[in-house]
Amino acid sequence: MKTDSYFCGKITLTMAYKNLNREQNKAVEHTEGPVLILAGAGSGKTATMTHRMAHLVEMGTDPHNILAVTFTNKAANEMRERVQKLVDDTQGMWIMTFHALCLRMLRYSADKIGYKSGFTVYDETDKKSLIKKVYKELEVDEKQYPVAAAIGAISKAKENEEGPEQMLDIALRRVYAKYQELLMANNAMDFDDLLWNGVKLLEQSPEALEYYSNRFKYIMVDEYQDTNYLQYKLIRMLASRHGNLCVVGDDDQCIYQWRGADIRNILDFEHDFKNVYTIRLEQNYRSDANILNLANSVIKNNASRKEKALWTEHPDGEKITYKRLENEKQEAWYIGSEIEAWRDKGYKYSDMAVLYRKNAQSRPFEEKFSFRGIPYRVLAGLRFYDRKEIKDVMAYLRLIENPNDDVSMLRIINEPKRGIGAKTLSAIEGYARSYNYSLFQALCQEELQAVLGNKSRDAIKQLIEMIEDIRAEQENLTISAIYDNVLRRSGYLAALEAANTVEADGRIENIMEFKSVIGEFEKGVDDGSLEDFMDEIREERDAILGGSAGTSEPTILGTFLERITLMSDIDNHNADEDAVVLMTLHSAKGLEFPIVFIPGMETTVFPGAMAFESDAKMEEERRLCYVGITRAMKKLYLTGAQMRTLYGKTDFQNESIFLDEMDKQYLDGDDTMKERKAKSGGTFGEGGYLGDRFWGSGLNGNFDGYSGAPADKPFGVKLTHANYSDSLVRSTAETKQKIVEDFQIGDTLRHPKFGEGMLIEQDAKTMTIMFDSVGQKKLGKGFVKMEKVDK
DNA sequence: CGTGCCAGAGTTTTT
DNA sequence: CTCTGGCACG
Repeated sequence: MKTDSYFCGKITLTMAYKNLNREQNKAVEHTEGPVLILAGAGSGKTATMTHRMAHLVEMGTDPHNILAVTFTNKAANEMRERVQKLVDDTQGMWIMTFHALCLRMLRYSADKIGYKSGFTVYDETDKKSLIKKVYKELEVDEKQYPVAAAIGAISKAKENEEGPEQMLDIALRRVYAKYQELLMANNAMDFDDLLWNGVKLLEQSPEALEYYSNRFKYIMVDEYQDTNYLQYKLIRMLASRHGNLCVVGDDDQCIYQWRGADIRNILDFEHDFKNVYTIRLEQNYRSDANILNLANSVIKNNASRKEKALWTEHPDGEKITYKRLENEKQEAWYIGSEIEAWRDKGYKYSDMAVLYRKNAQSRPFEEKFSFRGIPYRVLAGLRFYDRKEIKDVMAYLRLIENPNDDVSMLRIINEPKRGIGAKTLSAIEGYARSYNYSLFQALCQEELQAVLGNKSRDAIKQLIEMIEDIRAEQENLTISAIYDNVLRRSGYLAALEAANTVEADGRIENIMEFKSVIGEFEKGVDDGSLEDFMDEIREERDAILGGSAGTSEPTILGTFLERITLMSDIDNHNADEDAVVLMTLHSAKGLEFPIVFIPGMETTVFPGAMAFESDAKMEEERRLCYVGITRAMKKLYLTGAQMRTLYGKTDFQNESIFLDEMDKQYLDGDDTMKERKAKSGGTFGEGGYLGDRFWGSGLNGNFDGYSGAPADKPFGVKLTHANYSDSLVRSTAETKQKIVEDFQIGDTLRHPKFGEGMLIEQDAKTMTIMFDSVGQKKLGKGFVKMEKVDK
């Protein structure tokens, strides 16, 4: 048995039950009261949850009374799809993320907590620009108080329901207060506000609490180990009426403590709720035994965890391959060749994934994969929606929905160029501030327009006219029509076309792609599902607000923006596309792949340097390692680089301490440092000559020929010998040059354009190559990147 | 007012 | 290395 991905179409539940094991069945059938499902990695968690939801419906529960909460849109989408395969009627069932849940609850009840409906949600970029604005207004020095630190502190405060007045640092208190003031003035919320305001709504509006707690007879929470205080509180309140709360999680997979996740929520669940029914799912259906055992050997190094024993009936399978390559480029090249080898054996590209610690690691893979013609897809947090041009056109759409959104106005007021520079802008802002107007309101005033120059006045009149016109016509326009209007009347598209650069062309392409996103959304308008959805929203709104004055109609544009704001690239991951997936270990949670590569197995990369700050951080990092390993079904690769160039600096890398912790009987490939040390009987982990200098890395850090490893330095501390960095820079420079020039007659080389060819002649400056595709060519050295093809 | 150049800083992970 | 901010010039 496995997950229900084996099922084709809808089948009867009795049949489906046969595919669940005893424990899973218990979880499905125990529907009343609080239930805790401790589900190990690959234990069929989603199958259990979806069957449970289907079971509820089969037993006569109205789908309308079921709520399932996840952390990512991706998880929500998958869950929805799988439930729909099991039961016909899912209409009205809420399957969404915490943030989407709050957004939905607040959409038309925001005035209960002091907001206006039709508020805007600010993402991280908007947040940053607003904080920068605050800094300017309050004349706070960015160097003294880094913006990132302020953002982090405010976020942390909000997660704990702390307002500005509770901040100890005075500067921070002022920044936070002003930031919040501006958010309110812009009628905007950030991601943290979304959760906090969701909780506030339930606390401050008896009608809302009544409606939702009554409505949701059955609540399920996925990845419960990653809930933070606010999320916990929210769920508690929603479940307060019926008490049928089923949470699913695994303390070993808690990887979001840095974001406020409180592992105690799952560890203390049995104390928080009365008469909890606990089920443990410990049979792993995903990985072959070697992989699972390796994972267990790592995670057992964590002191604070619930003891558990995951087991599998799968065979041992392939051993895990460990490879230590010279640098990150070779690492990417090596993984590329392994990918091709597996592909030759009949695996699809989409069966394979490269999971790294941080997004910055993706570069070399992108380069080498495209060079080799390996189709790949990078799934970074927000890529498409983070692009400048997409944010720009979104800002226009947001302004149409909410003209008082100053952040959006600032974004596009001079985009395309309207001749509104710093001076004009500060005049406008000053005017707006003195009358307490939003920028849009200010711009509409003739008094202000009168003092502006002719050119900027005309431009501004055109801009506000456009916004007002479209707003007035909004009811009769589709989003596509609004979008076309904006692109044309704003001059945005024309400006890009006029630029006529490669970059501008790329932007135009993205703008067109965004149009297809709109088109996709509008399919829901055509088939009526969107109208059903809007009816639901109205019903909800009326139940809470009782049709009171000031209620506004949901708009299609608002609904579209709402959906887009919380969506990221990862959610668009199309499993049908045959491409290798590249993403962070964090994003990979909940996914599985037959073949997994985890590069960067180096201390300071994975675990990252900051993991050494505390045991708690190191344990979280170790859980992340556990999550990564357990993504693999058939084959796992762990790779690392001896030298890594990051942000323009090349450094020697120590092997990941996690490799030390792994049980070597499951590993194959290169020896780990510990093994090498044992074999040599010496104290050097590894070492060698690079240029004219000896270097090495031992258990206590890096050293070169002039100094031994300092015994007092802990892991992760780079040795700073006076000569060390010099020798390093010089040596790597020499190595690089060698790579460019050190081709031999007879070598097969690959040219990015001409493909493969054999080097038949060379002198100091040129190479003559016989290409398979274009025949003989004489090329200057150092102009085009050539790579040697290993035969 | 817009552009282009230079110096300096920053990098974990996500909704 | 790549993005940002500040500054000088056209």
